[in-house]
This record gives sequence, structure tokens and C-alpha cells, in this order.
Amino acid sequence: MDMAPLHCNDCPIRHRAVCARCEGDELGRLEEIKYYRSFEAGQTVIWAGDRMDFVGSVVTGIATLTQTLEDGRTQMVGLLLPSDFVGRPGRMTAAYNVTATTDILMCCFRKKPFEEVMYRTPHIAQRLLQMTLDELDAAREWMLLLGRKTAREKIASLLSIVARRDASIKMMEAQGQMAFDLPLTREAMADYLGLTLETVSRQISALKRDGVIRLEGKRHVTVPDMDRLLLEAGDDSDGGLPV
Amino acid sequence: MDMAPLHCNDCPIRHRAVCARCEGDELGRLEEIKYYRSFEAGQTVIWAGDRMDFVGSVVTGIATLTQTLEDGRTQMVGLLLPSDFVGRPGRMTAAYNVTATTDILMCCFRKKPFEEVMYRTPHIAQRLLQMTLDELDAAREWMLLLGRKTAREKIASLLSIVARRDASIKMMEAQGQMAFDLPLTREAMADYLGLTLETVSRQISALKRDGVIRLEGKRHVTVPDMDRLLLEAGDDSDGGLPV
DNA sequence: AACAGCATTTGACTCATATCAAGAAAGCTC
DNA sequence: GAGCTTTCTTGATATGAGTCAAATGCTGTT
Repeated sequence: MDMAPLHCNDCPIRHRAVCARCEGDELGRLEEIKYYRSFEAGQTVIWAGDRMDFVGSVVTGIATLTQTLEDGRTQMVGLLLPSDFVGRPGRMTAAYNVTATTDILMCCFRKKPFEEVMYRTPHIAQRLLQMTLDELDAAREWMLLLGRKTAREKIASLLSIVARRDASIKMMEAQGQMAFDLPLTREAMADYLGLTLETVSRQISALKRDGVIRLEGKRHVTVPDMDRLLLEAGDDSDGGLPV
Repeated sequence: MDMAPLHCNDCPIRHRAVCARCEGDELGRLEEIKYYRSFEAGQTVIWAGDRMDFVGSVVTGIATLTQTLEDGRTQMVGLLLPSDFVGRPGRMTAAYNVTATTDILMCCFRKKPFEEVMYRTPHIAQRLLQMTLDELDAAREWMLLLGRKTAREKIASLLSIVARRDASIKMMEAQGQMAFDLPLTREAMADYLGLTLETVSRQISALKRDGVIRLEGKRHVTVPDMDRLLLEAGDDSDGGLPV
């Protein structure tokens, strides 16, 4: 089970989260009002439409934002990784379902006190603006994927994003041979990519058959040649998200 | 041809744009550094990847943000209406193509001076954060549309968004019978919805045949029953974007 | 070891949308 | 207003991804 860090200075997301630009006093104000919550894999953090009286950051683990149509069709609209921010200052109700994909630990603030601190602390609003702009860019990249890419390109894109992120955590370049774990089930991948889980499965098999990837178990992926994968993803060479 | 307002107080987007929360002094600082540019329908404002040394707001007219894959497939990722902001403080190059769909007038600021004013003026950053969060919500709504809606639902969704926006400009409720002009060609609609222009045309014909809409000319749409259109759009009842 | 419960893969078939092609309508230019 | 060009509509056909169904493989349980 995750242990909550006692002090912000020991926090693994200290320099990437909404608090990243705060120092000394400013950090102190946040530290005073923060509290931790944890959720088990599979648990729902919030339902769309529910009253939401807190905001917060993912400290460890992975969560998803999803939207659904009345008849149950669902689309993932965000993948929340450590340091990502949940909730919107100035809004009463949640706009999306937030679900824990793995066990997660969140650093939370009641909305009201957070808003007050934010208005007194430009560094928080500045950092939140920067993070929101990054999310907007990521959302627009996904719009291109959802609207115009083929199933194979969608899968290759998802794999290369996961590979890139994994590389950035390990502080390596995303090139040559790479290996990583998929943090999502086939169904979650389908919801992310706007596909059915059968199509996801078939396309992963096809990429395997064509030597673009190798699989050990269902979740561990090896990419012998990152450039080849990027080619399959169909992005132009200056490629995509810097995740 | 559009005339640029001499003073911000006469500006049609004074209370909706990035300057909305500024008064007196704050507004003065922006007024000092602003300048106007206009573009004709069809002109490209910026190409993705180009160096971008200004930011600005659309004052009148409509522009689009698009992304493209190498082979020419293109996806619209944003529709810029009056008061929408273009460009990102802190970034060197444009991330998307910006194209004028109609003649447009833009209120621009060189990026450097704007950034300096913004850091001294919390009201600007606050307003920009709010606008960016709204855009992110809109982008996520579009992700649901692109990933999970049928062609018919996509068209109905676009029509209802245009109808709603038109109503909000005219300060009316979006219900009962409504009439408005489509600001986009069939091709632009296709790029927005992740469809081909033939499919757009067919689905519009189908909605007409089924009595959901009426057409006068290619561009003028009458919706006899807004609720029926919303039903066709497939959103749940608490429905979508408040554009 | 046998079994239950999932997640995943694979197969056969269907269907929605894309593609290719032609024609009609609307807008412009001279 | 004749002759362009561009935009839009419609038809015939192809195809990629969805649907329905069954089989396989894993995980954990008793």
C-alpha cells in the first residue's frame, strides 16, 4: 500500500504537479490544506455530474477520465498519470467519470480553500495554466487520432506514447529497442482509441505478426525498432506529444 | 471590410476575450501594445511549425485550427469564433494550422510584451486559464463525438452546437424552432467530424428527408424542433457544451 | 487437480462509411 | 448571360471495423 509522504519536499511529484513553481511560504500554504486519499484499482473516484468539492493531483498510479453516451458507448478523454491534476476550480460538478485503473494515491485540497490560495498565489495559477495548455494539446493530438487514423495506426500511436512516457520516466531517449508494460486492459485501450476490444486485440496480433512488436504475457511489450513503430503510427517525423 | 475599433471600450469582444476581466489601468496596458490584423476568407493565418511571434483574439469572423497527417488526411481540432484566443504564451512555434474561414479581424499582441503584461496582471492569466479550461472541455466533448458517435449523430451534434451558439449570440433560448446559417463548407464539416464530405452531404440529406431539418440554399438551416435535433445528436439530456 | 471467472484471441459474417465516379447546382468572371 | 470553377449531391461498389459467437489461456480458490 502507498504511504503518503508527510512533507511536500519528499513528494515524488513535487516538481511536476500544480505546486511545482511554489517555494517556501507558497508551498506552506498548500501544505496546510492538503490531505491524502487513496483508491483501489477499479474504484470510481467521481461520477460525472456529481457534486465535486475537492480538487487534487495524482501522486502515484493511473486513473482515467471517461465520458459516456446514454446507451453505454464510452470514450476515454484523459489518462491521468502521476502529477496530473483532477477537477476544475470554479466548477461545482464533475464533468467526467474518474476511475482508478491501478491503486492510486491522490493529494487533495477542498475546493474552496484551494481557490482562495490560488487567487493569492500567482505561481499556482501560472502552473495550472501551463498544465491545462499541455492537456489541451494532448487532447487535440487525440482528436486527430480519433478522427483520421486507422485502427493499426491508433494502436501504434498508443504504444509509442506509452513507450515515450516510460522512457521519459527512466530518463532515456525513446529510440532503438524498448520494453515496457501496458498500463491498460484491452477494453480500456479500446475506449481510449474509439475502437472495440476485438479490433484492439486483432491489431496487436497483427503488429506482432509483422514484427513491429513482441509480447511476453499480455501486458509486457518489446519494441525492437522504435522508428518502425513511429512510422506505423503515421505521425509526421516531428512527432506528436512530448509526454 | 471590417474596421478596427479604435478603443477597447468599443470592441465587440470586450467582455468575452482574454481582456474581459481587465479594467482601467490593466486594460490600458493591453491597449498600448495591441494592433489589428485582418485576413481574407481562405487565407492561412499561420502554418503549423512556423515561428509564431504574436498571440491574439479573433474579433470578427471565423477561423479554424487543423492538424494534418503526412498523406494529407486532415482533422480540425478547433473552431475559433469571435473572442477566442490564438497562440500560446511561452511557446515558440505554432502547433496547428490556423486558417480564416470567413474574412476575419484579429486583435494581436507581440508575444514578448504580452507575456510581460500577463505576468504583471493576474486578471489576464486568470481569464486565459478559464478560457483554456473551457476549450479543454470542448475538446473532450469532441473526442466523444469523434470516437463513438455515428455519422448521423455527428452531423446532428454539429448542427445543434451551431444552433446553440447562434441562439446565445441572439440572447435567446435554444428551443422550439430555430434558423441559422452554417459557417462551414461541407468539406470543413467533414474535417471537423472525422468524415468524408460525401458522407456529410448524405447525412444532411437524410436529416432533411426525415424532417429533422429544412434547407434553403446550401447553407441556411431551419430546425423545426430543437428537441428532436438534440435527440438525434445522442447526447444525454443534460446536453453538451454551453457554447 | 479441478473448477470458476476473467481477459484475451480468433473466426465468420454484417454493416457503416469510404472510395470512385458522374452529374447538378451555385457562384464568379468576362 | 455564357462559360468557367467550385461546391454539393447522388449512385455504385469496396472495405475496414463492428458484431456475434466460440475457443483459449490465465489467476485464483477450494
